[in-house]
Amino acid sequence: MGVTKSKIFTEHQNKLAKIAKVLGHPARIAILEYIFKANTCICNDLVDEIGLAQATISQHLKELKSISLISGTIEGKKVCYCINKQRWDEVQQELVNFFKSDQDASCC
Amino acid sequence: MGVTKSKIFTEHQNKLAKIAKVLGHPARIAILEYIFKANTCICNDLVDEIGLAQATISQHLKELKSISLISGTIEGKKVCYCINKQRWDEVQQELVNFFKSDQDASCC
DNA sequence: ATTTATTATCGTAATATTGCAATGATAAAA
DNA sequence: TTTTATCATTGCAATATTACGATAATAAAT
Repeated sequence: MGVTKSKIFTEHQNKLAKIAKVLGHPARIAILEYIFKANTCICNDLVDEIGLAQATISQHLKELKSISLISGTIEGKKVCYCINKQRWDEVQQELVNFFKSDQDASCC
Repeated sequence: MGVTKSKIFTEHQNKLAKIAKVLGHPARIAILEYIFKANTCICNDLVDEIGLAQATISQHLKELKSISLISGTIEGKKVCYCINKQRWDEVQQELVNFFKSDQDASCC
């Protein structure tokens, strides 16, 4: 089908999966790394840096905005993208919590 | 196209994205949570617990095995799945490293 | 040997994702 | 006003993902 049965999962499971899904493309990892390094950038910087078409980069930026990991501020004819630090930390915490455990992990 | 241009990204970007992609489905989050809680389980446990068809669960398990997050040991006619703790910690570290930073994140 | 239990794989249908060219939309510059 | 720069959106083609029924494959149980 290609359609995820979201209803049978908890809200938290869906939220966490959504975050991971957005991070699940190398272009979006590259975009985040670049913005982090540069602190701020415009769409065309990423087009030059990464080597995908402008439309494609724009789509990836939209995905990243959909989980509020980045935000874009209109500055004249440019849009200035930057990391949403608060959300960034929040997402990191979500992931850490998922992996955290005091289990033995005694295997079979 | 629907095909990712892996060649234009670094190996690390591709690896990280692959991990995130595998985590990017609520069924796989649910599977990991269940195995973690139960410490160990068989495929049918997950079918009962999650409510997807056996074929579907089997496919998700395959994805999780593809990044070595879990491993399956044949025990008679059952297959005993458990978390690969070493890999688990490794993956956690990868993600933490990605999010770690001492940037100001001064925005525009 | 036959049945039963468990899991993997194959085939298929529905939907989603990726990527890009073309086109809009907007604001600055000429 | 026209041009230029920047970015978003639309439409499309190619490919990937999700889900499941049907079918193997294997080993235990009868």
